[in-house]
Amino acid sequence: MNETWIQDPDIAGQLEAAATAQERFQIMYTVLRDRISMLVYPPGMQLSEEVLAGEFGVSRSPLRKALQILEADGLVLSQQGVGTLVTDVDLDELAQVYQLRMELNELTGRLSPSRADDNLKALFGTMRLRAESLRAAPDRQAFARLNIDFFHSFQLLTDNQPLRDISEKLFYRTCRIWLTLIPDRDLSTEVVIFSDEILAIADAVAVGDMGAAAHIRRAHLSMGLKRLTEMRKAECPQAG
Amino acid sequence: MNETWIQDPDIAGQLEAAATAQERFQIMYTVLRDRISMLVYPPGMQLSEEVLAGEFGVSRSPLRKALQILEADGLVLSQQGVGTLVTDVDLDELAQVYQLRMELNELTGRLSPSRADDNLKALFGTMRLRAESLRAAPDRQAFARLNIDFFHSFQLLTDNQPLRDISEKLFYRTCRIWLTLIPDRDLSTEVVIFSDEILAIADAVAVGDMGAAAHIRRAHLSMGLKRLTEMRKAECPQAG
DNA sequence: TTGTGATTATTTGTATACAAATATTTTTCG
DNA sequence: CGAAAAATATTTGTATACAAATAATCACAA
Repeated sequence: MNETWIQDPDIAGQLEAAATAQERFQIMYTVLRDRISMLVYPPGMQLSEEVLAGEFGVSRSPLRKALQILEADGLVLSQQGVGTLVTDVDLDELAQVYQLRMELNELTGRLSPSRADDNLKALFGTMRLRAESLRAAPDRQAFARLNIDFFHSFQLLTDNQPLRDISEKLFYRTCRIWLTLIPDRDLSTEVVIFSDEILAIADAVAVGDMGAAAHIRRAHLSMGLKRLTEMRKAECPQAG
Repeated sequence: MNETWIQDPDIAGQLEAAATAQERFQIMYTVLRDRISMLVYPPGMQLSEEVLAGEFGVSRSPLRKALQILEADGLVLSQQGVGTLVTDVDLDELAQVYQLRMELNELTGRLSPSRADDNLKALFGTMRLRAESLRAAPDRQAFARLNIDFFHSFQLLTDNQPLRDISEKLFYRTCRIWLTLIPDRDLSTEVVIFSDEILAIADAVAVGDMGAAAHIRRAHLSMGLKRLTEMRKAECPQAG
């Protein structure tokens, strides 16, 4: 687990600097969720409370709160005497989540769409640059990172807070499936598809058409699910 | 807090009988959520960890897990040195949640609708009877209880589990608003409206038309939000 | 009387020791 | 040697003491 210290040099320092318990919780929760999503902790991996508490410079008590919320999110599963294991994403769950996300994304364009102010347009401009950069040099980690960051940008297209909260839970529940399933030989193909999606949505946001952005996103989610299903079949043909 | 012991004579016994930690958590979480929803713990009330742990016959540690999940659900708010307070439902949040629930209920009829088997029809038959019974003798507690139970019955109309999970979180986030806002003089009116909704939806389920059931539900949610908004205005006219 | 500062009490947050459950290893017996 | 059983180790769950933050109280002076 030493690599993670190198990637994130000083979580313990951040935690010490945090003023309130809520801030400390937020840091630990976010860091752990990010590591799970980026496959630093791949599905099936055991997360030791003692080791994590040691790395974060806290006792097991506050760390356990973060793990318990992650368990409620469906990202880990704790069992007495066994351990806390990162969950796997099965195909049925994936399909149901994606079906729901498709519908929710349509709502993003319809329910309380946010105004396309300059900040928002600038943000999507940055996304566009990152997409082009990734396209020029495909990379698994950068792909996953952009996937997460673009999701959060997209979230800003609605002002309906419950919708944002729910969309976020659903997104993190399955987003690591891409890193899990994409074979190296298909990476550049997927990067091209994804960057095209970002460019198209950035165009829609640039002209202030949130509904169009949402429909583009929905279409890509639909096609993405289809491709993921194919990848899964290719990986273990017996699973039907 | 002695009244609650009388209502639920032996939570401690149930907890002792539970085999696993997960079962114990589920019991505590469900009991607390139900008490908040039924206004046994009204908004603003302080929940003492020590008192609750004493009532449940456990230490603060496992109790805190239940409270922490309830905090993630938005039903309570814990603050060091202050206490754990039951949250209030404000009007903006209510409107956003209801908007979202309206759309989700439409999905209930469209996404993986469940088959109308005999068990389901029997369940909605029971709901019909309870609605008629409530109509004959309007009562606040019975109204709130039927509201909760009917919600759970309605959940069975879809097989999409993530949709169920999300709908449940949203429902419990605001359902106590009815008990909070309905003045006694309007109770019988609301009971009639609600029982009409149940009868109509039960009819739709009886003929196996889940889509129709969902649309009826959606329409009633929309009208319900409108009435709640009026009640709120009537209660504190200055709030605009 | 009133306001202000100090003190005390109350409550959640954290650390830690121990219990309970499971997994692993070792032993024992056929 | 193999299998079953016992012992050991590991890990999360629980209880509890203490720390930190806030609220409430009290004393005292203007």
